[in-house]
Amino acid sequence: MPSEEKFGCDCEAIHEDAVARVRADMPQGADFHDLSNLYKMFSDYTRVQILWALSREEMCVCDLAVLLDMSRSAISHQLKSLRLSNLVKYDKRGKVVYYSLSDDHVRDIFEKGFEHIRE
Amino acid sequence: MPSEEKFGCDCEAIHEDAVARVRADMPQGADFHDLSNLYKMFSDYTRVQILWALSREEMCVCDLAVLLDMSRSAISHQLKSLRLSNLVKYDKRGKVVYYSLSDDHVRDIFEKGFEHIRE
DNA sequence: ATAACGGTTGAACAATTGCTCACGCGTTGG
DNA sequence: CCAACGCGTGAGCAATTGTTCAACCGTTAT
Repeated sequence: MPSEEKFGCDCEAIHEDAVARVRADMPQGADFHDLSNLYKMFSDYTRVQILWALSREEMCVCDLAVLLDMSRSAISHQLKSLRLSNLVKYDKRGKVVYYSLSDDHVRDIFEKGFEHIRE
Repeated sequence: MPSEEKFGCDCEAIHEDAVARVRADMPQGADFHDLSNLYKMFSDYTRVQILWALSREEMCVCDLAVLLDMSRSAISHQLKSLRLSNLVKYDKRGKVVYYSLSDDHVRDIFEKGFEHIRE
């Protein structure tokens, strides 16, 4: 049998040429994985507020908890995600841990996002 | 009773001034809601690939199913989300429904995202 | 030393998500 | 008319997510 491919899909392409062109320029799967993980950090109401706040001032967990009217634990859990995604960095000074953005890309991403939602 | 506030948080702000400054400039809650919903569309591996593909060529459900090696149903479900978020538009021609991006903001957002993941 | 405080952590739980499956709808071609 | 096809949809289900709760760890002050 010449062509025994396995199809996760349940049909054939209607425009093979278009599919071929797009596939040729398609980034690696790993890139899409990284990209979706990046935007996942912006996809939650709490996290996006944390990121925005940190784009204005460095803040500790308590400050963020008061600002967003949430528990320290909830904030801390979210900050851990943001830390693992390398979006925020922390600086422990005494008892207090100061969080801030780890680079300026976050501000750019906010800008594009706000541009879009106010058509 | 003069100050009877309800605290969802379980502590007091360590830097009241910083919290006050950030709160003063803070966008509406609805804006953060819209923003997180926008980025939620980019936060899934499948959807982000669909959006990228549509940023290159208009495509129908079958094309996307073949390109991403997924079922037509799965693609159709995700396209519905993207449609409800006004990120893609569709054009029915005969039996075939052609999907494309509804505006150019999506391309800008991709650009910023890729900038970030390749440090 | 001991207590208070800022912060982290893991388990548990409800809510949400993304897919499959089966079916139904509209259009087209025989 | 009727079968095939492209597509949409709802129910169901497993996996993931975001929060609470109850601990615990380090640092500081008494």
